[in-house]
Amino acid sequence: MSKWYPKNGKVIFHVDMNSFYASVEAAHNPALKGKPLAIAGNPEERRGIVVTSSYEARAKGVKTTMPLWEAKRLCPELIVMRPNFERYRNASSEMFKMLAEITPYVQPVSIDEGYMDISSCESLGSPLEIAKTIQSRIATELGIPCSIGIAPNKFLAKMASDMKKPMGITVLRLRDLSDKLWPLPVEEMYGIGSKTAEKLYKLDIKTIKDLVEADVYVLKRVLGINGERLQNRAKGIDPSIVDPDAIYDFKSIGNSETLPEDTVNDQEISQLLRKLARKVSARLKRKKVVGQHIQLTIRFHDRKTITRSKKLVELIEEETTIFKYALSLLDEHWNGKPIRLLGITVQDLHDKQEIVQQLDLFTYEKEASKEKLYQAMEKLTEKYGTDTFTKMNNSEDKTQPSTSFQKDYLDDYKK
DNA sequence: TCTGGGGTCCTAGGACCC
DNA sequence: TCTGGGGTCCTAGGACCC
Repeated sequence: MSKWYPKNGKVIFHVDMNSFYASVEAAHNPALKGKPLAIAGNPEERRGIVVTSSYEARAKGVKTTMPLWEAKRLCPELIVMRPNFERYRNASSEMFKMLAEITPYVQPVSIDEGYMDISSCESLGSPLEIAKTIQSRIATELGIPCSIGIAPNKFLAKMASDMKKPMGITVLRLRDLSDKLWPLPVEEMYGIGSKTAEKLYKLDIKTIKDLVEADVYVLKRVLGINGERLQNRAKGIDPSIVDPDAIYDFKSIGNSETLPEDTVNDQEISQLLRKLARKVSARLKRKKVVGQHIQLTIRFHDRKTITRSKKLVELIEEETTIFKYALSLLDEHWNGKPIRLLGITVQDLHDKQEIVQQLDLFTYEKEASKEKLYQAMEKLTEKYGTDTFTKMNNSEDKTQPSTSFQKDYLDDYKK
């Protein structure tokens, strides 16, 4: 038993790629190395904001979400590139492959960061040795710097990886908290954004230490259940586990886009809506899921954003269906003011495979209800026209689907 | 004459049911 | 001629993260 691994407790890594998009570009084109580089949206349009920038650019004050014109003002020699997501996805999957060689307990959280539970990796060496190996492999084989946090849980590992960048390795043990974590201002804590920080400051809670010492009832009153959780994390308590399957049960799929200019033009609006419906539909199909809830997002001229959603009686995946529902939400709720952005999100996702199983003939027959029948009728009517509907209405027992009806319905899902 | 696009989780009120 | 309390579902909005 190595002295590096606790008998009770875990060893968790948080691996965080530094300045990821910019690093990938520099690895791909070495001429960019050491230069101030920003990855940004289309500079011709207002989407021109900085997505990521190299450390050289950051040194000049360039920050993420900064409009491009401002970044250029701060750093005139800034090199600007459009994002190349395919390149980033490839680099990301290479990186996660390396992590998976160490342990199957890897949880990707985003394209450029993930957690690992290396509690049972004693045979591979000390945590520090493993971290160094990972870091140098990613640096030499992919040309990308990363920072690694080592701690007894996910929250502390996340905080640790942030403490030394780029190419840092930070160990954060419970006994280190008073020196390394608690002196930090609360707004640097993962999970505390500007709104929460503001509320905490009003309570005179300015550092993480203040948060640890605060009255939990006061925190709960001001922040709800989150108040207690934040305090626990500040104390070094985080029961969440490294879950390699977490990425597979996504809960929504959506696309949104800012228009080139604010508009009230029906043509442009419906064109964008169709484009979004097409994208969402393609992604649903690629992931082999169907959804039962649709949400429309409208951002207005003043950036005020509303969402309007509807739970549906049918499962959706087709572009035309998604478009239809999105358009009806728009018709119902748009006040006619100039629109800046539109978004369509499909929620309440179900695995298509499981739906097919649920619709297994036997189950279907046993559970057939009028409501289900009507849903199915609607679906068929939409697909094949009113003929089907008539056929149904003429059937003897309206609560029981005819055999041919069942077959049509199931075929529809099985294809 | 600023602020993209992809998500997750939580809260809160009203409807509805028992 | 009065009206509790718990639970779930639906919808809208907000906070936060990368």
